[in-house]
Amino acid sequence: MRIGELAARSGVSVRALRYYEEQGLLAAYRSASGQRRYPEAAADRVQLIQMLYAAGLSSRTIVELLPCVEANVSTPESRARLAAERNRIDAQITTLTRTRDRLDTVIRLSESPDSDCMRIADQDLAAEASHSATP
Amino acid sequence: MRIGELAARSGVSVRALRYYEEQGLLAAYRSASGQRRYPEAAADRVQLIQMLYAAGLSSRTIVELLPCVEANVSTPESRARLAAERNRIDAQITTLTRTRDRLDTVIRLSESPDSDCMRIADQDLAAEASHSATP
DNA sequence: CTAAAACCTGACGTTGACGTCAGAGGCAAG
DNA sequence: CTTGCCTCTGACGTCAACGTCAGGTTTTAG
Repeated sequence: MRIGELAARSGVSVRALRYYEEQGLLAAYRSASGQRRYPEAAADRVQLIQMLYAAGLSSRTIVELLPCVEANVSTPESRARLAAERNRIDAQITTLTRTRDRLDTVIRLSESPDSDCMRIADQDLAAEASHSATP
Repeated sequence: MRIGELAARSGVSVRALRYYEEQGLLAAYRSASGQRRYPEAAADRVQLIQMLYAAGLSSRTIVELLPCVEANVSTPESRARLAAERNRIDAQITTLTRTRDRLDTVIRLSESPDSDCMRIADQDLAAEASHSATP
């Protein structure tokens, strides 16, 4: 498959695919004229790369861990990296969950038609004002 | 409190605090000589800003939503923004959870001393090779 | 009083994952 | 054969959240 088709299938740009190759994340065969050709499995690999990018991993980290995730080969160092990234992601999930819950509370208060919202708002504003009054 | 103390308390850099002010996220009073002075509540506000940054919100989005989250005041548009960001964060949690589970599987396989890991690795490598054999 | 530490503004530098543009070649259709 | 789309390399542009440096003022410790 050529680069345009892979881009369309995996939902990333052509430029991004060339960048992945440059970073050593995605190899490609070349036709006689020098054009990139990808096997079908490349689409899955691109999805995996996107998944790891979305989790906040850098190209350098991904290139180190991709063999582990794709082929389950591991060294002691790669296992340490894997565990470290797993824990980082786990911590991120925790803080994201807290943030979501906080937004949920705000949404619930602002959507409820009773006066809880306003009373709380008034309290907060009063507290702000009292701080502001003593510069 | 001065900017250095606020930075130390909230764990961000002095530069970051000045940047927050520039972006309209964090106001400060000025002493007679022009130095920034912050109330105690500023530390909480910085924590909140960090929380929202960590959730992937931009300065522009945060400046729009901070009044809602801090004082529970809301307009129809701000409520829509809140809901949109909440859903974005929720989706992010979902994909992060999937990524973490995938890494967990890899870790479990690479840590187990039996041969499951190697057999799977061999299968994957064989599959790769068969793809590679037909360029 | 003086030296160190903290603060100010202003401006340029950094980083990562691409976007975008230029100029040149490749490929199937009519 | 040429037209139109795809692809190539190479290089510069972008954007956000700061880092860093320069040159000057303010506050604090001794």
